[in-house]
Amino acid sequence: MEKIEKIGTKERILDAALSSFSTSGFDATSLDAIAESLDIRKQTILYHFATKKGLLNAVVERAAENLITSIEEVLNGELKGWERIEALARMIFRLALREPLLLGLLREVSRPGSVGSERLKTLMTPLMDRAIFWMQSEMEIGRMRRTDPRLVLLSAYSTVVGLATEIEVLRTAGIEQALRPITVRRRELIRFLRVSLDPEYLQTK
Amino acid sequence: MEKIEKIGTKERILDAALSSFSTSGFDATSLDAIAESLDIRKQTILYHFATKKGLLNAVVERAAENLITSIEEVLNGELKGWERIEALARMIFRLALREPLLLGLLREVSRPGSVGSERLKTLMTPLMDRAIFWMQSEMEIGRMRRTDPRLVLLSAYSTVVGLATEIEVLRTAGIEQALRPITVRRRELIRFLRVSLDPEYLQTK
DNA sequence: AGTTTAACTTACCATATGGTAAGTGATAAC
DNA sequence: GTTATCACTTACCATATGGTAAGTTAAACT
Repeated sequence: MEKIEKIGTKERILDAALSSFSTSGFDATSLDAIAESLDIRKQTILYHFATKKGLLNAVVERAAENLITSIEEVLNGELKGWERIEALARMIFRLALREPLLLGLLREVSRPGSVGSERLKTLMTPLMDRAIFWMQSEMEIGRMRRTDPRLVLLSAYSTVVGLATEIEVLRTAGIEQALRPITVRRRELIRFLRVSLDPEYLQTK
Repeated sequence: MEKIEKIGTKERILDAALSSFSTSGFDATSLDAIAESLDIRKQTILYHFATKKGLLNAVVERAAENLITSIEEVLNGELKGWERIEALARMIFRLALREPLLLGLLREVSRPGSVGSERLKTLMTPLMDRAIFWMQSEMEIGRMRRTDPRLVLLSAYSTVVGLATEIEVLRTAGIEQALRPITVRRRELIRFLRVSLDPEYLQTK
């Protein structure tokens, strides 16, 4: 029989860790600090997660799941060609707004030598490969303008992560974000993507 | 009278620090590690730079100078409108290739709460403002397509930094970078920029 | 020759931090 | 009622690390 778990200590730890890792970084975050913010003792964290690295991996795993689920939702949808791209872009923007921490973690962990980078790579590579493969086949049948899929992905990714970082900065500075500038940027990013990917889209002077 | 300085210990420290900060990050870099890599004692570093944070600031300062000089060269040049943008893009790519560490540092230090972020901001803000101002006035006189300058800058910036990171990864993995993929990406980025900024540029189907 | 100073070193320290070991108390199983 | 187990705590420790203090050595100045 399962014991009735005292409400979500593990989850609370994961939340706090995500928050701190993604804003302050892994190294700059101490277990004691996380514990204190939860009014818990450090050992409780180490009870749930054997090591600090283990905690990071768990955080990354949960975040990646979150991201992957959202992406798959779109990828399994009906939309084709350009429309699918646009749906993806909108989805990511929604995510960046709703959960900037998640994107912040991505940024933290995607550094070459970083502790969690291996884990992230393992989780994300198949998704990336799938996206690239799909884009290439769309290009072959002429439903997408020929270009380097990696650059497009990288560029879009960096833009969004950068944006999420910015949102973070503004939020921690206590500035409540007006929605408009973000909407503007989304529109611009989508235009970027559209111009370079949508063969139907004619650029007017 | 100045003493004849023993050849560039200070410079060597700055070089090593740049390398380690930009690849491993500030927190993950210990003064002892830097010292050992130079066959020097930690105290020598603290003799030249009062604190670790001071060392970082010095590194950032030098890197920013480097960057700013290159940018100003273009900004003071003759080129106008789109051509200036293209020149800037090419310059940044050259820099990213020649000194990926420099861009890596940018990445490390531009995180919101990071130790060096204040210093970086101080150094870069005027440059950014100037760029944005210039772009806006170019837009007013119709020499540049109307768009959000911040997004364009952010997007280009993130792309290049992301690219530099990738170059770093490949290099540390011992893979000597073939030049072609990078050239391809430069071409793509320039097309990106051109499509969204150059009013003369007609997009063919 | 004697003093100063720049450049660097050895010795040492305080603190932070990840982690181990050994409880404690409440609840569930038998 | 006793035992086991889960969730969490107190006590403690080893180590890494930034930094202070006090030399040492060689060149330069007077």
